[in-house]
Amino acid sequence: MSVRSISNPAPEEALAIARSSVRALLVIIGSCRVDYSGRAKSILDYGERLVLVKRDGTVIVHQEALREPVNWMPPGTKVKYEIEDGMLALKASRSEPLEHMHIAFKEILLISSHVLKDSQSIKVAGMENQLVEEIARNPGVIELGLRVVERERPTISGEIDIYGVDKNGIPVIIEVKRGAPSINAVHQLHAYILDLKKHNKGARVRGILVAQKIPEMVKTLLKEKALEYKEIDWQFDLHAEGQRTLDEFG
Amino acid sequence: MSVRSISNPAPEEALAIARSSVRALLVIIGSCRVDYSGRAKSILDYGERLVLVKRDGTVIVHQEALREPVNWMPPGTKVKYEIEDGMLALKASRSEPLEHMHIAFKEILLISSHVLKDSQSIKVAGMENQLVEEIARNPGVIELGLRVVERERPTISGEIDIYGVDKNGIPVIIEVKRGAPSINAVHQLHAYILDLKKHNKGARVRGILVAQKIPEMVKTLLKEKALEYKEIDWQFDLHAEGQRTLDEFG
DNA sequence: CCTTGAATATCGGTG
DNA sequence: CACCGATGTTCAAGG
Repeated sequence: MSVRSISNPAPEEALAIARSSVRALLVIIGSCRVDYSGRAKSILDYGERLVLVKRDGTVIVHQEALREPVNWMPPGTKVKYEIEDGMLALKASRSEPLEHMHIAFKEILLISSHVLKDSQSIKVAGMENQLVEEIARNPGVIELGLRVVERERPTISGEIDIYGVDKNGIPVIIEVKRGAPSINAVHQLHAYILDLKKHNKGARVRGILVAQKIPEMVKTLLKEKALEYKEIDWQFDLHAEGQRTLDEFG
Repeated sequence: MSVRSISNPAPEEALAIARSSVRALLVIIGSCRVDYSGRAKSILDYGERLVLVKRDGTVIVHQEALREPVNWMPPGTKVKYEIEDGMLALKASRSEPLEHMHIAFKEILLISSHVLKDSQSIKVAGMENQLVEEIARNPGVIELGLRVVERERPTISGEIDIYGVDKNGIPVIIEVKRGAPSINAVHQLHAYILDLKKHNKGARVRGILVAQKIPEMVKTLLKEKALEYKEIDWQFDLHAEGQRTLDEFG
């Protein structure tokens, strides 16, 4: 049976549905206690929550607020169901790393199993990678005469988003951040510069931090390290260029 | 009414339940299309998914696999329901940043609303903060003769996990990472060192990166920057010390 | 309000 | 499999 829902089931009824929920999405709403042990260790005493078990073994426990689950097990987890002390118990475990989760349901308000028919995958526009591509296609948005030489150029200190040459032939390293960069982004950029300078025996190398909006503190640190920045409003790219990209998906 | 579930409801029935689901958890399973626009832009064409609306305005859309929702709106979102083209439509919006989500339900398999009674909050042990405390209690796990002077010491570049002095009186900065640190952690540690050196007029300062396992590339960069590292297996602390911590919660 | 950094982060891409 | 970096990261803590 591909769909089955029961309100206020007896533990044995719930067990039957849970065990027959293969390659399906199982939803249980009820009062439960959750114990987790593995990368960390946690205890969540009895209270009413929503528990999801996905067909890939993912287990997710949600409380009544926040986007993040209060407890979970990642994809690839093995899930079993049993009756313990007259209660439905969910036992989830996984190796590498070794971790276990145990959920005991004191009361079940709803249990429901569904085989989901879904062949679609999401299409997203406006992520950093696309912004880097946009700059590579049109370096003029950063600076007149800029030529992009390489993307994701590896160095000992990490990958350089964009490596290019300005109109005077001076190397330019560009670090792109989608949102508001923190001081760390400056350290990152600075490390790239130092690497390249060491490699090029101290030749001049420019560094530009590109982001939508750069906090004042970050600008100060950039100036201190003789680095540059360029604020770009991606709004246009998201709605115009990004729009076109989304249309292409369709 | 605090609990209400209907399988295969008509759009108007679903609308009634959705609109009356105040300060409750609303669960909708069905074929839907999701459009998002805000920090990025996304399209997810029709397919069967689970949609959660929490009492704090959080909206979560789950497909049949993975721990992460395919689409979502954060806490504080305003959610409205309407009938559009004979379909139930969920409209979610939020300002700062401005973003919108639109979900159209072509078919609804299950709709269910629950007011969750949950007064418990989770207790977790084994996180970085506790690892730092463990080192502070027992600095010998890092190095013989090490004395911990300060924790979470602020600098212009951020907070130092542990500031101490070694057996020769030389200042030691310790950066603790729970898992496998990336090159970024080295940049962070290096920045702290530079700050302290500038403050102390170039006096010698040691930097130690402490983690469970340090990747080879990270070790290379550490060596290049004349920084040190110490690998520690937390397993013991997690299962013995962490156990005690959890018992204290109870 | 902003900034900072952890997270049981998760996840995809690359070598 | 290890490693790296983005995420519409989310979230809590501190100034």
